[in-house]
Amino acid sequence: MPSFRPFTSEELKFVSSFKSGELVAETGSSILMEGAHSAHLYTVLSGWAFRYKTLVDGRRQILNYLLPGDLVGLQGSVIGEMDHSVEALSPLVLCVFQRDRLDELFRNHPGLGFDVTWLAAREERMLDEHLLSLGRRSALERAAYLLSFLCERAANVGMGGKGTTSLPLSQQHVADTLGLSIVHTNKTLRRLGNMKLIRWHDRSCEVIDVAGLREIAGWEGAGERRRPLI
Amino acid sequence: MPSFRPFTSEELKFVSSFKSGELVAETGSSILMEGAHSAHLYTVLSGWAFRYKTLVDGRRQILNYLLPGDLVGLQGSVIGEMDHSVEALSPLVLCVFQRDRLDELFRNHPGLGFDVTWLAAREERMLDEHLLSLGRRSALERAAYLLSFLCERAANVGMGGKGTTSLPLSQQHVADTLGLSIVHTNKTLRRLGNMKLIRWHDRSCEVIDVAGLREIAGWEGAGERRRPLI
DNA sequence: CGCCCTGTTGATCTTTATCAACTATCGTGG
DNA sequence: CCACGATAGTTGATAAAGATCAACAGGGCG
Repeated sequence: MPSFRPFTSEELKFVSSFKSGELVAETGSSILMEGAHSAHLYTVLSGWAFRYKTLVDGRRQILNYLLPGDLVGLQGSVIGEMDHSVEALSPLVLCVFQRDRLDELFRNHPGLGFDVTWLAAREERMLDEHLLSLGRRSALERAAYLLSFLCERAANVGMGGKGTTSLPLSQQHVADTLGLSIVHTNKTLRRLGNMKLIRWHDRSCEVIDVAGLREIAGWEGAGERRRPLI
Repeated sequence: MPSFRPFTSEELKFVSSFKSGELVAETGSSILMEGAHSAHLYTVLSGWAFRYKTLVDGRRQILNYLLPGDLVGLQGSVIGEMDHSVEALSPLVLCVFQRDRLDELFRNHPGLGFDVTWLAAREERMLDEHLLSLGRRSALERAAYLLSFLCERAANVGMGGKGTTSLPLSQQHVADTLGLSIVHTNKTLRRLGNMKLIRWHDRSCEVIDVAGLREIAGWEGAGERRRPLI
């Protein structure tokens, strides 16, 4: 069952009519907030963002990152209410879909409906791996996993540099993803730096040796090649 | 957009033709293994199970629990390979679907296709909350969250007792879900026991005060009422 | 200039892991 | 019948990982 296939002309026609506009957001701006009803459905056209949840006292957990091609707001569109927030990590361009036509998509374009499910299953896999990381990997392993994971994702959408890749993150983002304090995160990243696997610049991480990171993490990569793009 | 609706007679006819049999499993038996290709697609008819991943050195992380009505093996069916394993927590009955007819489901029964996506989005929500738990809650909060979470899920499928609910888990399962050592898990559960919120029996947890657990966890519950059942 | 944000580092405290020893229960084979 | 090992749970002592506190450096920007 191939996950990536060329769109039929019918599908292309529908997809372009399905779009209702574009949304441009600056670094740090909120795209969607937890609890919002009638959330829109988007895809990322360019840029980086992340999804997160917070506890009442302010502790924040980053759940996953959003890169070009990713759906944003599917939970809200399907279930009716967002239970997480989304924020831009870089200048971001989103394609806005008409949420109330999602049932039309399933009705008239089953291939696209399948693609949406495929994307949801893919998100589930990433969350599974993140859970394994938070639950059972050490701080160093977690950091190595996260950075190699983001590197692979960037490479999959053509955002990897030749040789090294730059990730637009602050150490606070890394800490909130790994479930660590910011101080300990700093010391852990420093260790990776001392091993010549990464170099930290202001609000960005240059990954020098992805294979080295993967080895520390004990992670083989998701090995994703082809995927549907809505 | 209602998430639960009566099936049309067409859908009912398809769903029953879609089934290819039942699978009965004993407590502790493996249903699906990581890496399996051409995995089947199932739903749980009765009993409890859990999904998990392991690192090469054996560290195990439980990702989520499976109760009646849950889909099993969707990732494998949609993407083509399982990346986690599934094991029965109690005597378990599964309904086996014909995986190769999944595209037919999307093509001819868009409402059912939407329901599958709805279930995937729901799984995503649960994983989001688990991530928040592992990343940002303390051991006591995590344990309280897990037990109240399982209690709510049991109640949603009519498996809650009147007053108290019994969860068929060992402390090892709890430890592997919370990302804690078994010794620390034991001490943490003991604290919940001393607060009269739970009572631990042999390989099962009796939840006495769900509201108390939720308060400790700082969790309001998923508040799920209606859902599609395939 | 001064302030805020990001990153850095050392000292100390807390949480959680590890180690070890012990109890109770259950099923199996002698 | 008992001895045996295997599985679950319990508890205290100690070690390690990570959190918290505090102080400081550099850059950007009002």
